[in-house]
Amino acid sequence: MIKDNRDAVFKALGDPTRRIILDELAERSEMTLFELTTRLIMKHNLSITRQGIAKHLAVLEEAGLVQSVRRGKYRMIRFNREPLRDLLKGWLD
Amino acid sequence: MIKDNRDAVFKALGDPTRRIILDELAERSEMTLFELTTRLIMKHNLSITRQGIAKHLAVLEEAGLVQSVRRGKYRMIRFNREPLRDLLKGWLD
DNA sequence: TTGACATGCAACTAATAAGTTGCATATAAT
DNA sequence: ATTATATGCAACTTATTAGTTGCATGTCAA
Repeated sequence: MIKDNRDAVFKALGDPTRRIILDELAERSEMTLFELTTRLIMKHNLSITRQGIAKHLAVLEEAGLVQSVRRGKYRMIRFNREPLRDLLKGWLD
Repeated sequence: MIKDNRDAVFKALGDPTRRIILDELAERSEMTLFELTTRLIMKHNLSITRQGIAKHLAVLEEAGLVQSVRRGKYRMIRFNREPLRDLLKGWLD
């Protein structure tokens, strides 16, 4: 059974940096924290540290929007769309 | 042409009190600020002042999620679902 | 026109959240 | 083993925002 924490999901989506992270994750199946960090800084011109991004990831993971596993030296991160499925139900349709 | 301020929309949805406001507005076609205030306080047990709610409404209106007109003594408020339509496009479907 | 009612505006406080710095730990490669 | 690489953790600072108080404005009814 899946915990429905709409609150955490909406909060997570409220930050623009986190939405860019999801945009990036939406493009490839999985990515390391390091890869993601360089992409955000280089491609999106964000001025943020790796630790800053790690905190955003913690928020996204808490909301269930991101899942991650440690693979050797790397932390592999992937987008979980499930919490988004019926998010706007009750207001739309 | 409609301005697409996803940023303001996501921010607006990030607060639980504002989501309750939308829930209430979703139930009837329009409501006065006064009506809304009493509903939030009585029905939802929120401890918040009228001014606090007015500020939330300003945020929602900025995001285009709410529209309001002054009718005589009252301010009539209604839910505008339009900004929600394709909000999750790019991530879902 | 006077009083009651509904709302608007602005300054302030308090809570939350974004982002940083500094250091520790774990794995890979040489 | 030792070094470089990738990440984890915690305390701190700063920015943002929720919420309040106090007063002003506008409208309706008597």
